Amino acid sequence: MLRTHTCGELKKKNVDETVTLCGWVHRWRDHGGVIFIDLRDRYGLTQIKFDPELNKKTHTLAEKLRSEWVIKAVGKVVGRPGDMVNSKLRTGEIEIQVDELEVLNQSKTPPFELEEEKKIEVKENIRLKYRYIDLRRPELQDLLDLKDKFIQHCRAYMSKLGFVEVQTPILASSSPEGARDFLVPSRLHQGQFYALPQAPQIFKQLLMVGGMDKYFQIAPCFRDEDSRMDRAYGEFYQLDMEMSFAEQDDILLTMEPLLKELTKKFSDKKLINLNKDERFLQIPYLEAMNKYGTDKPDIRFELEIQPVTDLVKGCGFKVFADMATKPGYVVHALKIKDGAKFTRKEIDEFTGIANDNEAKGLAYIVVHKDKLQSPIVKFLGDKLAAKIVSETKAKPGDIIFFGADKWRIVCAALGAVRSASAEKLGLKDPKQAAWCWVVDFPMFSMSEIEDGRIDFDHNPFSMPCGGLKALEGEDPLTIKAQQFDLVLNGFECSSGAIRNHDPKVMYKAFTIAGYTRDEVDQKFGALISAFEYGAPPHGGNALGLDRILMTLLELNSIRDIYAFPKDGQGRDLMMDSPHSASDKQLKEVGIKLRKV
RNA sequence: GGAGCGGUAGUUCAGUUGGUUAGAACGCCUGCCUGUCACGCAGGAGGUCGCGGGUUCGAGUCCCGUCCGUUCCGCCA
Repeated sequence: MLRTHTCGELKKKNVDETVTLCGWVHRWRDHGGVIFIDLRDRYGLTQIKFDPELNKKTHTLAEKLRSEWVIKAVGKVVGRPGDMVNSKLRTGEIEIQVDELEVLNQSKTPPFELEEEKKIEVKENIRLKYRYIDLRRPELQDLLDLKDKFIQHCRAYMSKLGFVEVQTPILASSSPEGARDFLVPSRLHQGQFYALPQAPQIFKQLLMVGGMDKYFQIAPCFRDEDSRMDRAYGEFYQLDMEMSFAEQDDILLTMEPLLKELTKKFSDKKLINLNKDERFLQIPYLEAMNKYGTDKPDIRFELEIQPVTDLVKGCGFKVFADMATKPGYVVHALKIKDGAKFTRKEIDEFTGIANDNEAKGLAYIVVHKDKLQSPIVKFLGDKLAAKIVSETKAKPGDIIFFGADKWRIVCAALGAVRSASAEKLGLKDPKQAAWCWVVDFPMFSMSEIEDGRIDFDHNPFSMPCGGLKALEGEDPLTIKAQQFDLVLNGFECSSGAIRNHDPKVMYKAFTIAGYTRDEVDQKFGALISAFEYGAPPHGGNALGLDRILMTLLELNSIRDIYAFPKDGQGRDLMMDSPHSASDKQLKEVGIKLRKV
């Protein structure tokens, strides 16, 4: 090694040792005589000193040093006099009296400064273009280090439980996740394409058929969908797992201890809302929708929604009365504790949020000590208004919001208002981690696009509760799937299921969703024919590792935990990808570009 | 594909009602300075105000178009 120590480790006890440090010039302070340089590497900063009286030649060379030059310095560790100790630096007790200096490499002036003290937030696309410089920032280095430990923890945990990590193909065929595929043209079979896997779903189920009863993988997943703040473009990683002969609770029981460990080890959040037996809460889908207005509820705070449909039947407020009697329509109330302090402007904002979710309005009652303030009380009548206040257990100082529309719209609108209110009231405590499972998803739902058509609600590969009997006998819309989502503070972190491993049940389920046998064979043939050769019952789930880490660390961009993320438009300006292909490359894969 | 916000020095930003030579901070360059640690002091360089068109005596500023970035919706577990 060119160095004997790193820039983060030297202390008083090292005084008088001769050491060699390597690193980047972080800052330099030239006093005409003595020159101080903060030398930086991944481990910290160490002040090195050039004294013209002690070594003229080295001092002269040091005068030329500039930001981000890479140097090697040999010298003696000297203690700093008492008032010169820098308590902000881990190595602040000492400095290096440099005797030999070697410039290992020069640097152009960097396009942006690396000093976080200056609080200049450089635009992300500029940072991404020069990611190799950006990565020199301690925050990013620490995040990469942390992510490594996070993944190691997951691996060790799964491995200890007897799960085997198996790499599934990257060059695969289209899988049924429902996102847009990345296609890779085949050279040997021109006109045909591989698809990058959106998830190893099919392969892991085939591993179960193959008898590998406990599988996991830190699996790359590829989806060609637009990015979001919590969704990187193109690729992301899951802790994917699947096990045979397992029931739903076996999977939950496998994951929960890991999630608790990850929370404790990688965040400063306190686990809340655990059951008495330390298990995560399991919230049925319908309850989640009705109480929290979403299938990914943030249960760090109460603010529960409740139905008032029956209460307002035949009432004087026409909108409520109409909605309360139409089938499929409901009236729900959301009581916000201490919500009376919302200003008119804030209430208008909430109305806007409700409108964004297709609600036509957002009625409200503000509960004061001696009166109710509301644009609708005059229609409801004092008696009914008082009844609603008592039913919702609203106290003076609270506000009650109402949603009246189709069930799905009311849930979404009030759910969004609930979340925004919690934000305003400061109820989203960053020091809390509220994990929960959402269970009992419906197997089918009415298609939104085509009235009367029945569609899979979530994932066609889940085992319906009740199996073939249920599919043959019950109203499809009431059949539940053995499917579960994992939610942390309102972020969906995983989804899993007990899979449908029975070809007969599979064909029947697809028939209900309007697929012909041929269509099923064509799309999912490999899986179904495998199931015909003794598929064991199995199930599993996949954790979105990046999103969990982002939520645990309260990061505001998921891109910070990738070394080389794409920008918002799916580009890599540093590597200049995507990029056009040469004529030769295109010819080899048999692709002719149309001239635009 | 749609909506909001934005694009001015290397970086982060300011720029009034349209009005002289477009500013600040940091960075960069030169000189001075022997104890600083976000060193200090003096001086300097650095701009196609995203691009194109229009209105005007005059446009960073107003209008139209266009490109790019970003957040959200659509999309995506």
